[in-house]
Amino acid sequence: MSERTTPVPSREGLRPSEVVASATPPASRTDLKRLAIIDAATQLFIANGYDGTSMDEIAAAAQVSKQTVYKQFQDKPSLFRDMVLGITHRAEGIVNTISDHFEGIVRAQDLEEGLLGIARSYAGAVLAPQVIRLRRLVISEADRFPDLARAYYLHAPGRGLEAVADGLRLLDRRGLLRVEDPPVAAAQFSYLVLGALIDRKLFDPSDKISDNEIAEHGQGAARVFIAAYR
Amino acid sequence: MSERTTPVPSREGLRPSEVVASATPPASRTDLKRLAIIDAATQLFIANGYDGTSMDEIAAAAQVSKQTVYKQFQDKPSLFRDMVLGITHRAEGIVNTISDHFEGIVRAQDLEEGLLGIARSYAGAVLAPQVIRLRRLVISEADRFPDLARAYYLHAPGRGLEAVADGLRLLDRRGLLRVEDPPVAAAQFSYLVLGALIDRKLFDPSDKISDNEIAEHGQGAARVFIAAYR
Amino acid sequence: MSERTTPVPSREGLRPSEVVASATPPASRTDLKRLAIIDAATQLFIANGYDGTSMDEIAAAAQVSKQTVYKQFQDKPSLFRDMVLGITHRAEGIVNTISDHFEGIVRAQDLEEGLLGIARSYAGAVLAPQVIRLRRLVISEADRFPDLARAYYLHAPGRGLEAVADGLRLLDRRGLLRVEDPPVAAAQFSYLVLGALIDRKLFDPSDKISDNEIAEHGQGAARVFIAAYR
Amino acid sequence: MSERTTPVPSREGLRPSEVVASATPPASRTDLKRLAIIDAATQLFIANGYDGTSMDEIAAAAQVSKQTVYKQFQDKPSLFRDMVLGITHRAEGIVNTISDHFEGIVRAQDLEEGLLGIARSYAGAVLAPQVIRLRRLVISEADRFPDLARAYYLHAPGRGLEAVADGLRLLDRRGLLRVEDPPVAAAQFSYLVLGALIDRKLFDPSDKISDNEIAEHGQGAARVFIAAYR
DNA sequence: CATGAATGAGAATTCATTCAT
DNA sequence: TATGAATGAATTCTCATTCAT
Repeated sequence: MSERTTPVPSREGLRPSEVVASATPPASRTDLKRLAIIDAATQLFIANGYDGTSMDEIAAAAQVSKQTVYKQFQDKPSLFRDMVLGITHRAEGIVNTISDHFEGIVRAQDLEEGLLGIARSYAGAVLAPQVIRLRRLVISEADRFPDLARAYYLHAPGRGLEAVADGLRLLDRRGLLRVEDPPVAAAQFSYLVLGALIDRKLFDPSDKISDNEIAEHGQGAARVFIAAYR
Repeated sequence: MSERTTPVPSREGLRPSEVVASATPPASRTDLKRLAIIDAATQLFIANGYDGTSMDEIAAAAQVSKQTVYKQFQDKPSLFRDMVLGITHRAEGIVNTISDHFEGIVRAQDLEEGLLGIARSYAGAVLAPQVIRLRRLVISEADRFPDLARAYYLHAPGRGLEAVADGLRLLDRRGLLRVEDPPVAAAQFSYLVLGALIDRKLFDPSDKISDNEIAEHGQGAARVFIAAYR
Repeated sequence: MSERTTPVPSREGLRPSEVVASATPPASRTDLKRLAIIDAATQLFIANGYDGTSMDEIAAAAQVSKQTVYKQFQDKPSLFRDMVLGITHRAEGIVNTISDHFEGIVRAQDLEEGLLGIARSYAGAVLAPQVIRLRRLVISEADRFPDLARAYYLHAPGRGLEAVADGLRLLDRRGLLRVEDPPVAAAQFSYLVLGALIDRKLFDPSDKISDNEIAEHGQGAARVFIAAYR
Repeated sequence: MSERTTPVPSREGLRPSEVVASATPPASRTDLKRLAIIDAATQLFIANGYDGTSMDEIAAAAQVSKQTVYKQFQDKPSLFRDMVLGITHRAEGIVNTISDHFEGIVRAQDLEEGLLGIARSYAGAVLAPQVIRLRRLVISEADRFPDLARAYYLHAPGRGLEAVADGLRLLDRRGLLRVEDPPVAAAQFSYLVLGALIDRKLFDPSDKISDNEIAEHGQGAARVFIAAYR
């Protein structure tokens, strides 16, 4: 087995600002305030939900006056939207990780071990507390913000599924698996690995899922999947 | 193929009161009011969420004074809890349907067709609009009502998983499949069938999933599952 | 000259509630509160304008909780609308007075004196402080409440003009005047009498117009009108 | 009939700045900003009323910082006052037009036609949308700015009445009419022509008054007036 | 001198819950 | 026992005006 068979996701905690900040070299005073607001909003919305978070709290947490919040963001829905989309658009970390994994499989030719590695990274990224909370938040507000929920679904779970489908296509081409419909197979693999665990954490915020459990789930999923797709 | 290979789920719409009413033989005036309140609360909470529903609205919808609501239920959380638990405890419909299905498999000896039938019934029950809305509601309030979310998880998805596990145990005993760890296999089967679809409806309330799609998902799931468990 | 040549308008001060109250014999507690709110709203809106009056002030002035206000009236615009329409629909006082006057003219056969009497009553009614303030209020909010302004225009100035037109028709039939187009002539007479005075009071709330001035205006108007219409 | 019997009013749209600008020969940068502010304030106040216009909006519309606004004008009332008075002092257009008309009558010796021409010009000027809106605005704020309302009344309607009175005096001297009290007769003529129409537009901003209607009103007014004053 | 932020308050509206009647 | 009113606070948003930079 070569090195780099199990790369780790680059970031999971979703500390929001730094990334954006690093993308705007000058970072004027106004921009800094904007970031502080988005930061505060991120933490509060994710922790307390949409209705559970007041604009007053956000302004206080950002150490900014309420007026400044309203100058930067038209209203509460806008702020919420901007915050969710901001995070969502940076959810590409796992995608690269997954791609790397599949390339590792091709190099190392160890299918079961490789799929298990993918399962581990995948689960680690998706089950991270903040990520689950964000998922729950977006689901909670799917009625009020349907566009947002759709955008999130496409960018976050969607991109992951695409990455897996791409990987399976690769394995199919290399003769390691026989996958006729990669998107379908990708969904099967993903939910085999994650379905039960996501649900558990969605319903029970305090449920700590051990690495061991993740590994077992991954192993089971990998075996089933390999059995089905040679 | 014998009759009763594809039994239908007995109820999906979750019309709340009648069931409870049938459980209380006398049904005094007070009880009727209580039912009316629970009924109204069910519809409103599921439609508009916890914060989106006011006690005023519930009282009005139940054609009852607010004081009556507060006489029957200590406060808003209590009412919410009672309502969710009330529905949850009656989610057994699918369980019986699933059991029937597995017995049908044993009789008909047609594994793929049988598992497909289970997938259909299962999906029909779980993806019913009201059921998905309830799931979203419970997930949304998992932070505020952790006990409730746990109870729901155990009674609704949990009972379904148990029923599948029992069924798989039966198939294993009859030699139709080789299932070493029925609970794990049940989860794998369930999320293979439902995972992607639940997520889609969770994120997009307007997403109408056709019977065709359900059938395809079920077929794929059945094949993968059979391949893995012989 | 007979008696009853110069009847006085029955009411000008527009004390709002009593009238309505007298129309609702039972007057439940709720109704009384509603009246108190309308009363307070009438005075405050007329005194301070729409934006200048807060719902808090209205509730306080009505000795009622804010909730009660919002239970009786959907929102501030509704309350404003109800109050204006309520007053408007009771502006019929002048109409009867004017009709009586015209009948008096027919009986007394003194045209100039009769028209002067009409002018006096008319001016007295229209220039009453509260009436002018209401007119100013409705004009001020004509952009925000166009329907209301139209309704007011039709019911208040409109009904007055109709009454005058009817009276002129009568005089024409009796051969006292030759009026081919009564509505046009009515408008001419009305604005001859009132135009300048209304404008003065509209622009200068403190302008006290003496009975003498009104009489002079009326006399001038009557003479011009008689000269034009024989 | 000679030329110049029906001169047109020189300006109705009240495009604010240019005029003022032309009155300040140097036009420093500061002056230009002041003009931009007055311009913006004029449009916004007239469109949205006093309370409906915020200093923020004015600064934004004038492309100036809020501090600049406050450097040029003490506060919102001051700005409002300056703006209204600025416009008011330039309302002389109609005055000259009216004078010209009366001179035309003397030349052409056609009284009815001449008075009709005056009525047309007069109505055209006074009923112009912006003029009516300004009138409504000033009336609306008569309680808050009584001095302003008085000043406006003296300069705008007042100057018009004076011009008419002067004209009638001229006609009296030339023996075309017998007018004993020119101010009174001027008011009678003016409100005969304009009263009903102003009221209509005051109450219904959307009411479009056709040239035809204006002409009819003018004709009726001219006939009544001539009949009364020979 | 001019920009963005801050202040401090006030508006409309809604809510859960508790008194009186 | 049940109804309408009251309470008292919270929330979103806006405003006029004034500091700092």
